[in-house]
Amino acid sequence: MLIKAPKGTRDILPDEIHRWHYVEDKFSDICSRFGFQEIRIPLFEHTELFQRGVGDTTDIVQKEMYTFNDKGGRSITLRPEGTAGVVRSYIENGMASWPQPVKLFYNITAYRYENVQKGRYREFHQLGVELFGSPEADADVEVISLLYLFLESIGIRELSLNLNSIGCPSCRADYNKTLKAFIEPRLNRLCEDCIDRYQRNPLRILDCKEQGCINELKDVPYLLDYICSDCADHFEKVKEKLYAMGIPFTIDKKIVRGLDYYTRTVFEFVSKNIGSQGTVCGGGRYDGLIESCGGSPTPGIGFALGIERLLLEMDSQGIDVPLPSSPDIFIGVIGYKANLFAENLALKLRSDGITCHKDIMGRSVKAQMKYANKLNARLVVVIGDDEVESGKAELKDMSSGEVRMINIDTLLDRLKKFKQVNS
RNA sequence: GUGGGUGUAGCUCAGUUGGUUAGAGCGCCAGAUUGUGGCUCUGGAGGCCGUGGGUUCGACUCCCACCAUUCACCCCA
Repeated sequence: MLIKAPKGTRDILPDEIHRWHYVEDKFSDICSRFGFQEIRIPLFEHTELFQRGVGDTTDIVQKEMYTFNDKGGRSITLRPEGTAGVVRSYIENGMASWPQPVKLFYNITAYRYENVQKGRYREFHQLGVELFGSPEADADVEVISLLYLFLESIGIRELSLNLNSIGCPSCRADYNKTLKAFIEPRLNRLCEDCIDRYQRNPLRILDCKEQGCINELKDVPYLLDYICSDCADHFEKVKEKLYAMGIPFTIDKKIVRGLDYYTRTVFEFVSKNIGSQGTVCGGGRYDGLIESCGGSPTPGIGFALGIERLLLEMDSQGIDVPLPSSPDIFIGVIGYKANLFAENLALKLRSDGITCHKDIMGRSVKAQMKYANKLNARLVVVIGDDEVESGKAELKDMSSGEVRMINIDTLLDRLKKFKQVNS
């Protein structure tokens, strides 16, 4: 085989697709219960959207985007995340004049040019929600509780919700000064990356993993301790409400999030079991984003959840997903005339909602039975000339091996009853 | 972009100090008296031993490069 799937992409094969459907269906179901509606957005957008939306200083924009010029000379980029596209759609479709708040969810692929490792691919899948129009802590709580209920409903345990507030632009500007003043005397002892961050985005120095930097920053002032009273109030409310709802969380003052658009509440669901890429879900408030993308000032909050990572976590917790149901019946065939008859019969059954397989390989009866067994068919009927002639056939229950003679006319009714009893 | 591990059948892996037609299990296909599965047995298909170069009389085996894959750094879902 010469052509393989590109690095960082992979096929989701039939034997695991039910796990994906399970997660996606649950998510869509929970979102609907919260009054969120699905939106589908383009796979690619104008590059500028992500530059402005995600932020010029982020790694995503600086080195991870799949960007190309189309034949009309436009710079196009494969979406590296979902929020920017949804925000663009919000503005472009005038959702500001819809009944507020606007609550959307999505199920998308996203693309980032990074080196692959466990839980990280170049094409990956995200489930996410965005809630526009409400600056209230209630909105934060609604989004977080949606996430919580979703994870709970698929059986996730022991996943910790980490919470932080990174304030608004004004308190962040103040804090940046404090932070820089603290770091400046230690700057030459920090790693190269941090020295670079010091200029571009000093906040990010906080989550540096270098042991040397961690030591130097032991007594660093945290943004959470410096946010303005409005932001602090807001955060207090969020915590209070989560507490009152019995949703467990821990405060992690180091969460800063790698995307520029976040303000105030930021949160992550992190796992220790799935390798070093443990962030299963990340999100937060982005009150300045719509405006910076050209809309009128509108608060927003959302999260994105990596499906691959969620599935890894489900594996590690031993959560099993219901298997897809087996075929109701396999129709075996002997001879040309019987085959025609069986094809008609199969079509009739299928049009009535029966899951039906029929031999299309021209195999021996024995081989057909083996195949029916591998398919895990629940019932088998074999049609030959005798059966066409008499209108009667043997119906075999594959789990018990029991056989009974039936009129073929009654097959549909029997199958319907059998399904009711056995489902 | 950087560092480590690994590349032999569809999958999981053996392969002796370099030596003739490269193996196993699972899976796939066919058969075990003529129209009935699971167990068992028999047979079959399927490998440029990741690619290219080098050392050697001789390379799956040793050396180099490249590619792929995987884990990790960075960053993120």
